[in-house]
Amino acid sequence: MSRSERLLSLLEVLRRHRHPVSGRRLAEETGVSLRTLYRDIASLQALGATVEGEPGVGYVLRPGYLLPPLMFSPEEIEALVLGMRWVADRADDPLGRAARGALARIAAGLPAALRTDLEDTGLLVGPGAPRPPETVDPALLRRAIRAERKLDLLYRDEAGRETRRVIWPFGLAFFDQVRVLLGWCELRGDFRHFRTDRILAATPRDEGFPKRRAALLKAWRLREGMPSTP
Amino acid sequence: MSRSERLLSLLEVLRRHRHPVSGRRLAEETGVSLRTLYRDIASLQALGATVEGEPGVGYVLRPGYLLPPLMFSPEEIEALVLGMRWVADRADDPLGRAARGALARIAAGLPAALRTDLEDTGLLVGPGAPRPPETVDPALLRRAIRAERKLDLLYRDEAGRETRRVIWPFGLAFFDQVRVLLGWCELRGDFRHFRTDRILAATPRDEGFPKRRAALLKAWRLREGMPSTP
DNA sequence: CATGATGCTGCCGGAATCTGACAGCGGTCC
DNA sequence: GGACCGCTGTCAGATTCCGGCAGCATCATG
Repeated sequence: MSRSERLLSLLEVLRRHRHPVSGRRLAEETGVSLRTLYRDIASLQALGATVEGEPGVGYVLRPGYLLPPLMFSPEEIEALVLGMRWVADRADDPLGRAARGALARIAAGLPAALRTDLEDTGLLVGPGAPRPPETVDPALLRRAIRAERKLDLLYRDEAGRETRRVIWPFGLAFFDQVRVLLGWCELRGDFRHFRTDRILAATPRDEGFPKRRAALLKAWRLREGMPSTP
Repeated sequence: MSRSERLLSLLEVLRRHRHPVSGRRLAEETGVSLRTLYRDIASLQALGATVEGEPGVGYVLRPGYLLPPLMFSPEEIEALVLGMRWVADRADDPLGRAARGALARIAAGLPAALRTDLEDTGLLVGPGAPRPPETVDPALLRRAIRAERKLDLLYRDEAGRETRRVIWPFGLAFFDQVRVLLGWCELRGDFRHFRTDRILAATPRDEGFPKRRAALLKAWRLREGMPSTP
């Protein structure tokens, strides 16, 4: 591996990590000593990369890239196609259409050889188990989450009891058989989750929630002891 | 100017020229001798850049090395993130890493507002049911499919009987709890599918199959009465 | 607050790579 | 056919790179 290849590889590694990554880890991934890694970082910085390092924390690549990203690898194409096929099969229709649209956009930008890879991918999504019917349109829920709008919910729990409540919806979790809306519940003053097949009605308010969705998600994750998303 | 800086500069010069440009011209623009310019071109090619040179004509950078700018709608971003999260969670590690890599590439090319959307998406993938352990590495199976290589399989069926067979693997189907390898079986002279958790061993041959993977997939789909993939 | 983890920089000797000049071969275009 | 062009090998000298070592500073955590 030439030095230039290594620098390029280092840039790609940095792009992939979402959290600070230690110099030692980067040195292992690029196959050099820690001292050389420091030099490589300095070289990337000299090339204009916005790499920042903090003692005790690690390195992070900030926006402001010196080079457009390199083209997808064949395996990355496979991951994209498989993922979009799953979304098209398992999510609501508008989201499924968006998945197809995204894939078409990607295909349009590919060189011929990779476009063939994309069209011919041998990774398929098999049919899932039947899912309980939903009254409320998942697209409406997704829009409320994205826009950070409070929702008026009519919910029927496991025992058949119906309740009305106002929630701050911050996430929609896809399980194999059900979808679950995650929210902060004003009625209970706590985090709650709601199976979408048990939501009888959902009306978005014009009113936004007083906390950012990302912060709620983070707090919920901490509360639930869940790892960070990739 | 370091060599890396010069290579980057050369790549930018190539991107800027719409018509073939001579080595002499490029040498002047980068401040090196013609011999060194030839070496620099070779280095860029070693880095994967699609630079082509013709005697009497000059050099041209073909599309396919760098990812072109891709613009997605917010819903398309959600579809991409959800799909990549699912792949990262449900596929084998190398494919999961590729999903993360693909998403990082897409993120790298987005304007700040859409990048924020991508990082903050409220669509999550919940944990799946436990899956029976697999002896054979799915990545090996994916590679054989992609490369259209015959596989020697040792398979144990539902009743516990072991058989050896040579197959032409053309697909890998992801169900909620199992993965299924699709192939044409030389032993049975017909299409067969194999649960990956029942594959005891799989050895790729150097030998390719006599039919294209895409054609086999199409025929299998017709046979199974399945709709075409998006 | 102490400690471990981390980033950072300089120095050194030896190894590796790079450079320009020169030589020579073959292809394209007008 | 001639001008222009890409391409490759060789060489001596110049330049850069590498890992190990030393030492300093900062951050996060128990």
